[in-house]
Amino acid sequence: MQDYDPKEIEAKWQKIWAEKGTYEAKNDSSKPKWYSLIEFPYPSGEGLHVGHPRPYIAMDIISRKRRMQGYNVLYPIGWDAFGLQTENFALKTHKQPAVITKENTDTFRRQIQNLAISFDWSREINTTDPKYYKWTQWLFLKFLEHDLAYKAKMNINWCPKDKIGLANEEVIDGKCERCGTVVEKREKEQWMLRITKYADRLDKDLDTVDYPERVKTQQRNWIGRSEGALIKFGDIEVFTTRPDTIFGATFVAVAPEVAKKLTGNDFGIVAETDRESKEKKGVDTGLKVTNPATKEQVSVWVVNYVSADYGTGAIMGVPADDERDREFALKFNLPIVENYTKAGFEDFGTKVTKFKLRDWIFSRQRYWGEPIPVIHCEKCGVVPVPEKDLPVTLPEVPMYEPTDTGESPLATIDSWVNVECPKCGGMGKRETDTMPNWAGSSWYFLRYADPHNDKEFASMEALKYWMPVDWYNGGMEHTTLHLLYSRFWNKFFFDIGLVPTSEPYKKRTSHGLILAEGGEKMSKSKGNVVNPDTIVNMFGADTLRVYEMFMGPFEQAIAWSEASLIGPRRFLERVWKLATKVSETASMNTEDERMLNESIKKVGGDIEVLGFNTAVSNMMIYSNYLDAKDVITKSEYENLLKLLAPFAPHITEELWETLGQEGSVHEAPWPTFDESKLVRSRCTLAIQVNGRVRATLETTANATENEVKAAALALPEVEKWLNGAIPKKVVVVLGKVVNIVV
RNA sequence: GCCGGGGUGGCGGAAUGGUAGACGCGCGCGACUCAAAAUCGCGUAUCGAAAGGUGUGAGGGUUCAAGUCCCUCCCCCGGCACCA
Repeated sequence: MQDYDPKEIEAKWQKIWAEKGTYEAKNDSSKPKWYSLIEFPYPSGEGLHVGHPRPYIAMDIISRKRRMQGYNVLYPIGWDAFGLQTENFALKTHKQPAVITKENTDTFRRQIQNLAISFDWSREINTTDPKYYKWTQWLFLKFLEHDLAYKAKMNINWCPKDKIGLANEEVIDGKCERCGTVVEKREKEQWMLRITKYADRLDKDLDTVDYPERVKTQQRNWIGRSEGALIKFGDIEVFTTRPDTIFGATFVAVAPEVAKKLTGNDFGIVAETDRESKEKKGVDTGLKVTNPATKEQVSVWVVNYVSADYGTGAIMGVPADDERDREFALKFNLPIVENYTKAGFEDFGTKVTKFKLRDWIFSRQRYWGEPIPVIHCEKCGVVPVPEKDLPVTLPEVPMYEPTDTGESPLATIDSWVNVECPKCGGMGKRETDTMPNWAGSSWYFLRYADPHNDKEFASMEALKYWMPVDWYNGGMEHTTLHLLYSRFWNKFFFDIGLVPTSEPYKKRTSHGLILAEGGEKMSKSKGNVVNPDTIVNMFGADTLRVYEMFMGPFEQAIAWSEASLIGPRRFLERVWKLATKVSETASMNTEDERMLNESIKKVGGDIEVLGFNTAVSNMMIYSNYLDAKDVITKSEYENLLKLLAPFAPHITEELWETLGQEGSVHEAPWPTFDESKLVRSRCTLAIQVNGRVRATLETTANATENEVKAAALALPEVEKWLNGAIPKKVVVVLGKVVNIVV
């Protein structure tokens, strides 16, 4: 037998699978469907690093196992290619973003294909392809049509470096999520999506999906449901979750914006700067209102600790019950009433539910995004671009530098901006803002069902067949962004009859990051990026795949370790050499049967719960077991290859062929186990005296409690440790342990 | 502050309340070899010459039996944060 040469066999099989279309999903199949999804990558200029494939390999294992289990599997890939990084790189290199995107996706595609992830490449999509973003724009017009998209003048977070407005979610600790620059506030007209209208259902429907608890909790926190009451203190309506404490309310506090509306004066409390400070600030407005419970006059204060955009922007101050109100009352000598009677929940107000979630700022003032497909007409106002004129394509221009004025670079291209109003035929101007890069990713999982459709964004028939996604794996960092946004889009589409399910994803899991050796995050600037090409050259793709699954628990972050790759490589070498032990004359005894059945059970079970590290470990144990024998049966080897096939697709396919098997191992049925073969014929029990292990005892598996007890007590070690004492109690756990208590 | 998730050998990590450290890396010894690499075999928590003792962040508790369950606390990671 030849030596294991991954280079040769990996190239060979990748070619064969591509030619045969082994991994292409069929829209018409009598098999049950299975839809696996990973977050499609942003094709950056840095290329793929070894962290990218971790989730791809994991979902590939699930997908390959499902195929072997008889499912018609959809496991697609595409490119989330709009975005700042490409645009900035384009500016620097004076290339068109579209050209750069083409180069980058070519690199990513080649790198991913080297790893034999069983993606259906015939369904590859790209958010920057006009054939794709035509439908992103079309879907945007649906939002507009149903009054879920609107333009509003508002204070937005502005990143002075990227020259772009940011959504609330994209601001971390007051800094731009991408570049870390401190954001500024700017007043600007922005397109908004009314995600708040879906707050209630986005929250409640989490009960209907299979997501990790931490993902649900994070989304719930972000949506921020709270049940409370609106209560009128004279002209001022306050929101409180504790209406029962109203008898203790000794003042009313309002946000500066609210004070200004009320009195035309903000009393020098500037929300922006003072809100940063944790110190309580406030000014008495001089206004008095009546506490509806106590009928007493209370003063109205402008404070820095109440937000205008939550609740009503006004609260009742209950210093006896609320820590913040207490701090404020103490500082400004306001009355504190302790031990007041509690009121009923709705005695003085009306019950109401409020959410922290804000509407989604949907405009960006940059070039490399989907143009928002509307035309502004002096006569007709905002006019949607008619469907027949979609897509509104990005003009190819040499200049698309962002501007300091906060206007999109598209605004400078007169020939593009000036158009006829589709309604009245008069002079119109195109909207020059583009969509955020969350737009294309908010619906891409729908397009995969029907990626080449040029009549619809996807046909209902295809969607009915494939949706919902059965298993979606992605990063925790998208929990309150992409994951929430795409649920919102899908729900809206469901409401208007475009998609068949209210929730897009049945099950969601998350992977941990792969860090550089030493535990730092991998980044080009730190120079610690490991390119999978290097590893594939040194060890082969199968070794890389097995290593990434074996290195640690899938959901935890873990540091890369090149030295550790040798373990998985040795394991594959061992499986390779095992082929020479297959013999017609070999047979299996009961222990061989047990090992085989147990391996099938453990590996299959571990895969389902993301226990890839223990699945690999179990296969190592089994191959070590087989290797210790002189000869093995074809059945033992065949089953080992099947279990390993989803992890190491090339080597198992090659060995499958060597073994003279029919067809592809990846189309062979997944092995099943026989529960009755799992019982051991003999077992070793730990014999404890007072809870400490003093001896072991080998018994037959069907020994009775009394037999085991007698045998244990007869052991010389036990006699020695008992030293004549009479056992008070003997606990026997059959197959496991005997504990003799004296 | 609140909500999640963690803390186990030299390292990555295993363990339905039942022999802690599976599996892998590394290391040590041996075999093969002129030699080395590769491979194979044996060993590898810790203290101790041994008998035996001690060990899963700290301290209590429940139990015949605790890494696992309960209580108090410390530390690390992630999220939210003056949200009324």
